[in-house]
Amino acid sequence: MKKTTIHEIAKALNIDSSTVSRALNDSDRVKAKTKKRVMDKANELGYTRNMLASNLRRNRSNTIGVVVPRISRYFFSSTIAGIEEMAYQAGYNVIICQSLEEVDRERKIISNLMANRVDGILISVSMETQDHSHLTACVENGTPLVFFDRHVAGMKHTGKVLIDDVRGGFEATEHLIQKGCQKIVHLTAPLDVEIYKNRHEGYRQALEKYNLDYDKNLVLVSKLSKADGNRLAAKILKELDGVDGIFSANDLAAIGVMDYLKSTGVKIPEDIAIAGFSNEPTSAVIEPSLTTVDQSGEEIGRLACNLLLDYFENGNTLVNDRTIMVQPKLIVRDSTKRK
Amino acid sequence: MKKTTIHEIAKALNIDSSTVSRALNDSDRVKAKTKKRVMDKANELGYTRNMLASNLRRNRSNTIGVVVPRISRYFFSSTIAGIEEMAYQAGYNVIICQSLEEVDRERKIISNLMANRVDGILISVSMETQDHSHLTACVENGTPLVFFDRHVAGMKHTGKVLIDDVRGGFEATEHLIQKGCQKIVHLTAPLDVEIYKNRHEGYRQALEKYNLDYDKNLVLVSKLSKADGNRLAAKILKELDGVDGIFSANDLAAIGVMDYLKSTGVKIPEDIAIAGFSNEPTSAVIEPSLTTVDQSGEEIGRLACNLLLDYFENGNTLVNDRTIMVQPKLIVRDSTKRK
DNA sequence: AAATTTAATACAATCGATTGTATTTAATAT
DNA sequence: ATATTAAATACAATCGATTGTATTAAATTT
Repeated sequence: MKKTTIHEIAKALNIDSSTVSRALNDSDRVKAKTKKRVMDKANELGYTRNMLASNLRRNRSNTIGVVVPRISRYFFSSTIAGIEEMAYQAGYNVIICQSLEEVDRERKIISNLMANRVDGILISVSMETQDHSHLTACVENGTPLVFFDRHVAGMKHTGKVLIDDVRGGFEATEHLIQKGCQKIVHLTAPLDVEIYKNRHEGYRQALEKYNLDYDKNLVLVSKLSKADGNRLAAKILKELDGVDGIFSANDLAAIGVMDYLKSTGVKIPEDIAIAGFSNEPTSAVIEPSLTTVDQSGEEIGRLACNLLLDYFENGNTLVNDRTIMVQPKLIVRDSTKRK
Repeated sequence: MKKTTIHEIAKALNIDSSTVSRALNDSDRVKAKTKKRVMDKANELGYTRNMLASNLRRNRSNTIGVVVPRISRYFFSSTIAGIEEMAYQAGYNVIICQSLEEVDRERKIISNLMANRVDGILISVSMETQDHSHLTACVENGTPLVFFDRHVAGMKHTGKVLIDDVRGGFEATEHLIQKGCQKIVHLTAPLDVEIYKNRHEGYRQALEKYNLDYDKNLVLVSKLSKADGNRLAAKILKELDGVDGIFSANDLAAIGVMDYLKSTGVKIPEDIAIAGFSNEPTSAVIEPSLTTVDQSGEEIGRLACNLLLDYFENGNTLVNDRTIMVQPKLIVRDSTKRK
């Protein structure tokens, strides 16, 4: 299907295509009357600007690339919603990609986004990501990069929108302690992922503040899936004695734990109190409802996107490694409600 | 930041850029040795193909546009995940847009996607969408269109991936009847939206089959938000007498209803049994867990994307108005578990 | 009315890759 | 060794819009 071009409009009006282009872009080098003639003819012929051509010429794509581990995870889908919202307002398109937690895929995605000359990339890195060469290559190539949530520590010339995970971990743990817990298990993912490292650090600091021993046997590492939660709950009951609190680095695993504990008759929160992290929609609804740390995905998405848009306009913020720290909020619910 | 082009590779090797282009595309018009030299030089110079230029020349964008009402709704985010998965495998990018249920926005989005010359569009239309001119324009313009879930009935030359909503509505209602419900309220959204019309039709057919009267006072129309569920539950208790079953056209409203009923001491399912539609993750977790109709988002996304990809390859399926009907599955849970 | 300034438009190159045709080089047949 | 065919590469136009410079037309000044 052949689409109308500015050249056809030009020919129809017997003027030059450069004038048509300027008319359509509302340049003041074209007089009002001509603009109107061009607009009318454009409508008549059903013209829509070919952005591929426009972008090529202007050497920008008007597009932002977004990379998340998994689109369907609530936190990420709400982040995306926030990003899209901001980008839309600013006239940008958003290409969404999911790494599915695989670095190889992440690598390919980045190179694809670069080939498509996206104006910038927003990324929450995969759990597997240890080698960051694809990301540094990106920056060296001049594509601005903004991390949100899962980031790479110490990477220069990038923006970051992070949740204060240390604080979140601290507050959740402190809350458990204040509710009387003395032996608190921490469920986490590999500690070389920044966010988990930090939540763990918050956990440690809280124990320290209240003079509780840090016992590394109480720190259980997994992928934090619901099944992991199930499995680890069984392990806790069988192998660890006297555990009275669990702080899980995400809600999913916490819910897995709760399911298992409920099925075995353990009382929550009386026997074991539980706190999660993320505030998944499910957590408000499960019984007992789950105490958790809220991190507003939409807000983080908006902030990350704004950081990038700001860079497009002013151009000097990212090179200063701007980091925006979002304060998480402890949501106290029934899973820790002891008097 | 200046990026390497094929011309620079060509100059460095003292050959023509057309040969470089062919070498990079593995054309058999270039001999193996030359290909190797080109590849090596490309790596050396850090070349990445400019897809903007390539796409312009080849008059395609390698991109699929996706329009959903709201990204963060679980059903849609899982659809997107399915779409992205398929598109990625086939080497396509996915531009995601959310209409936020506003037609105006939907209209702008479509025109933007066309300007970006996406190769095809996958859309689940907004609730507001009554005037379809922007969609027909799209088709007339030669951009293939595939609807999923929320579609426009009778639109020619488009593909459709639909859930058999009539059947889903029927099964949910029949199940309530078999559980002894005699006076069943149906919560729905405006009936000019196809999916709601069809779920309602299933409801009606089930009543008919079991010789129950269809009473239009029992059909409550709203936007099906959680708040709507709350409000309508109050209304049901106050204004309608003897209601013993509720079939809600989505889970969200059903959950709103449950919250309200639980707070007023109404027993679920003993006093009122409840069935929803969509199988949101929350529904498995709420207490009592919610009986609902499952529609696998990922599956629908994959099917819709495949329909489009198939059209790209074979080119003659959409004009036959291919419709793929996905069978929903009733998930029986505690909210209807009477003996 | 001629000279100068300004407004409006036309010309032509360009963005980076692709592709049909032409040319050169190498391989095979006579 | 020459003619014929095939392989490899070069040339040049093109995709559709943008933009710096040149030109023409109109407006203003002297």
